[in-house]
Amino acid sequence: MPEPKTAVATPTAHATVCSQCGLLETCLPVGMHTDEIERLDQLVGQRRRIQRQGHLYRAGDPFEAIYATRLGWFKTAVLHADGREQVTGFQMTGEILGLDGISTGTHSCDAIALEDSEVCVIPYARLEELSRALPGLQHQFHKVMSREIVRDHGVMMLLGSMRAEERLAAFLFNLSQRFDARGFSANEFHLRMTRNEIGSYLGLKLETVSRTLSRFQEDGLITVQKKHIRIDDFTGLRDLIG
Amino acid sequence: MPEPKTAVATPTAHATVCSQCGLLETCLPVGMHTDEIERLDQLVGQRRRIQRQGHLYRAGDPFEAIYATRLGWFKTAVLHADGREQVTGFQMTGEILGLDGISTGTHSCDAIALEDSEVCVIPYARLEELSRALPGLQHQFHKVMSREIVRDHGVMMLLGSMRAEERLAAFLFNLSQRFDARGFSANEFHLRMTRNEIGSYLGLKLETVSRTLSRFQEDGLITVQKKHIRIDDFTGLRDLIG
DNA sequence: CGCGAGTTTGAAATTCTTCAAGATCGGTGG
DNA sequence: CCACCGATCTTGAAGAATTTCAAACTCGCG
Repeated sequence: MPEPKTAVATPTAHATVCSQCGLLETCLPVGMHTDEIERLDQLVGQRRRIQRQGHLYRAGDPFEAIYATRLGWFKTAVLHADGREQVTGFQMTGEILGLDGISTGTHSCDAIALEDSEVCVIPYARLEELSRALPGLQHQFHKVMSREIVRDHGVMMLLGSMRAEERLAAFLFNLSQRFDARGFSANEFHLRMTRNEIGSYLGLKLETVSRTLSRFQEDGLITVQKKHIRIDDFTGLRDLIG
Repeated sequence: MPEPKTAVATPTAHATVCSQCGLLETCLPVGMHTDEIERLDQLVGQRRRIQRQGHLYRAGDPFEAIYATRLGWFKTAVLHADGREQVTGFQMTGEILGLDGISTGTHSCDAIALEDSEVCVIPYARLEELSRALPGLQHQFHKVMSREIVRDHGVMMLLGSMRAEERLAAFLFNLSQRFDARGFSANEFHLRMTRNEIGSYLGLKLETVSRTLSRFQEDGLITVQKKHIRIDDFTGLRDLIG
């Protein structure tokens, strides 16, 4: 192992800096200047690991930090008074969690790990402070929030105007693009979420998700084996979205 | 008229400053210190009037500013490739428009006035600059963006997990609260949007909106006269939401 | 080996949409 | 001033998409 084994006060300190991180192109620092990125190293407080099914935060928790997913998968979900759950997003490597908390100082949704995961903790007070000094960071952070708003509008389009087939095709397409952007296969991937979670996100029942995936397979668009998906006919899937 | 009639370079200049605005409690400056608010006066570039059915901006327009609704109503809508429209929000006095544009530098939705309206134009570059100097403004702006994200999650809950009745009850309830917060009647108000626009927002067809309103009326929950709504049984309506 | 969580599939039930026909309203031009 | 027009809204009946209920299957794990 070429890594230095020197014992340090914080065992993972050598990696809890943005300038050393492999996610520079995907995460918050996208597009910042190198000299700015070095100053970013003050930003990340620590890493935090969350086991599968563990909560990163819960609705009602005081808001103190946002989180950059370093590794793994999360879902965010809001809980209705009567117990109904609505999944509002699935977050993968390089994606930011916790922005909902800024509004009231209290988180308004749950963030739950879909598999063993790790996040960088970005204390919010420090982010505000540092982004007053680093215009590049300030702008990048605003872009991240705005992108979340635009994404949410896309989900509204899905939920409000599209049929089950279209929703699921768009969902698979979106996953494919996000894997692709991270250098993973765009054609073949593993779903980290259950049919029920997909259904909640897409406003469908799990049976409808299952049936629709089966239909896609019959039509030769994809191959499904439980959670393993292979996209066989990209344009066919694309055409479904309209 | 007690207003000074002195001709000035910018005719409305005396009013295009936040410190003189009646919306201090509702708009971007909420909660800021008075000394900060005075410095805010540099922020608002100008006012802009938009006629009913006019566009404040369109998807594809370059992003230069965000807008604070001073007066009137807007809808924002995303357009799908095949022409389907999804209304993503209705904005009233004191609410901010245009945040979608920060993400890519290009607006991703249309903003259309539902009646003759007026906005304060807040050049985005100036906002970023000023919010580096004014932590209160910085934080307030972040809260506005975060609130939009939280609102969007609420809409996802509506669209993904609630039935037509629940969606419409929640919609009316939400309008009522927003009127109330601005000192208008919470029980009686005028809808600025058509049944079709309500339907698009709620993921329903206009006929379903119409039928559901009629049912509410039969059940004694509300009185409908075209676009005029009176809420007769607040708790009854509240109970529908669950 | 068997349990439980997750999934698939079928058939019936429900909700919402579609299609269709009038009704109503506000504004315009004669 | 009034008739008329287009846009919007209401209501009914039939149809379609999705959900609900039910049963059986698969797989990983203790």
